[in-house]
Amino acid sequence: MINYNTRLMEQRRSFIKDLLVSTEIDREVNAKGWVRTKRGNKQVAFVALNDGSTIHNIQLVIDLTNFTENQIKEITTGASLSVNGMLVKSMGQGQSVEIQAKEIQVYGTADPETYPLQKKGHTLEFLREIAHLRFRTNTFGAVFRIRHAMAFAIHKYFNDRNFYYLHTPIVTGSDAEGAGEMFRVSTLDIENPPKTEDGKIDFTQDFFGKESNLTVSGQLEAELGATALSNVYTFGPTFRAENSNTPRHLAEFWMIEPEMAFYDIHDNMDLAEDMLKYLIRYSLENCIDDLKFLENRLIEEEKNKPQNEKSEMTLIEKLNLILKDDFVRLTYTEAIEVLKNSTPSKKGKFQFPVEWGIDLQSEHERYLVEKHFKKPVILVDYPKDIKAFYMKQNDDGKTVRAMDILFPGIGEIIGGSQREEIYDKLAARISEMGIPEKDMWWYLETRKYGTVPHSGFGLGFERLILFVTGMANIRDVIPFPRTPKNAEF
RNA sequence: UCCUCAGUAGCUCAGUUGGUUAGAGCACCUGACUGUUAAUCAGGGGGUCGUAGGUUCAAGUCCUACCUGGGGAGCCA
Repeated sequence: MINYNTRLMEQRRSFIKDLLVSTEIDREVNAKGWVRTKRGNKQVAFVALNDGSTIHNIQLVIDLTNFTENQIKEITTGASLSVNGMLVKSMGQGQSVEIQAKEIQVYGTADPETYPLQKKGHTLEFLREIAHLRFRTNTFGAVFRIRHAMAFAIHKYFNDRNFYYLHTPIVTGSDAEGAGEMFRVSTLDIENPPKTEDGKIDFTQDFFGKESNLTVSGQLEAELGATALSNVYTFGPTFRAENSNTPRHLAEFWMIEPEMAFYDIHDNMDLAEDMLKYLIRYSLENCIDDLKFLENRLIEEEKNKPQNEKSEMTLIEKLNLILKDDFVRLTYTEAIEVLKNSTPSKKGKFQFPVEWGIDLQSEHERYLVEKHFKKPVILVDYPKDIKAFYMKQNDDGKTVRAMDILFPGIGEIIGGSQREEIYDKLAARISEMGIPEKDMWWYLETRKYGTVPHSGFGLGFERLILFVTGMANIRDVIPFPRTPKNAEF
């Protein structure tokens, strides 16, 4: 039973973030958190305590004469505790304030023989195998605080601009999104599924009465919302059953998909560029301690690399550069010309030759962004044959109003388009591409009744976090990555 | 899915042309030290060499398959 009187008497818990910048010193405080390190001698012990509120630790100074040997023994790396003590100006170097401990309650010990986190650095690959504990490291603390800040900033950005957050379904009965392989959702007995007369699986007996899958995109449903609410956005999990094994792909990832009525492709690009800059500026203004930590981490990591593999800029310089200039905007056709006239193309250095009509390979995108323009690039007006059915057809009959935003080191961070709003053109494209019209009747009806020009795009949330944090592998910017052959935790 | 590299102590790695009892640093434990900053110093414990086969008098080392991880490619956000 909880003793409420005692609880009221307790010193109120302060977050370490606030204690470290507190100007009110020489007062009793309480802090709770997890021990990062302990050091010291027979007389005094120093404990670095972290509670996740900041990358920084607060130092507890423990006069050993005031505590029993057993109490001190329990305080090891990883242990959780509550401390009451005086917040004082630090006598040592390296921190301005510290807590002179009076009372310590250890909530949970962490056996040093088996606790996997050490004081010294671990590889990211190792930490991925202990994803349940990696939050307790400086790096992942920083990454997930930034991830939160970016999610919050996205909602703020849209809310401040008259966008409505629309919850599009996670289970979909439509197979027409065409954005990749899907995960089936079913309650049928997989050992012994019901069959139709011609021997196929009888999905009419399944939970939803039809084949259903996890969503690969909320876009089509977002378009329905935009044709009444004007501006909407989705922000939710997205699932692709592709066998992709790269540092840039996940089977379960988060995507932001704004959809805007009365926006043409240029309005769309303006919004996308403004939003990316807003988010990066937000991170610089709100997460600078974490960014500085990650920046130093990268500098340390690169010390062992040969000169030609070192980055020209630090993380924060890289983020500031994005804010400085307009993104380069050029058409696919112009990009093909740039690539054809490039040195690697003339010397036959590209593995895939450049020709109008090809889908740009990552070597081409990297050349444009990292070598030629050295800043983010927005490509527009792609050949219609390499893009999705719903994209607005240009008058030339060859291209569609698609746009991709390419970022240095990341590749495609945003893909979007103006949508085809003319019923006949859209219907023609649907049948040309062999998409069953019976699945698309609801989508087509928005073009039948009160159709409007509209646009939207998809922003890969984890790719944004990769860029902002400077992390190299997408599995390190989502708490529990879902990838082929891995659904641990 | 394809190409490529790797898997040896809790972690990061070394281990020679196949050859005696498989090493180091860090971590951990014990001890020393009156304010440390990834504290320092001395000592100690700790191994199914990814798994399964094979070659050989002898395999951490060579061969085959598989598993796991990294990098690159494709698919895309």
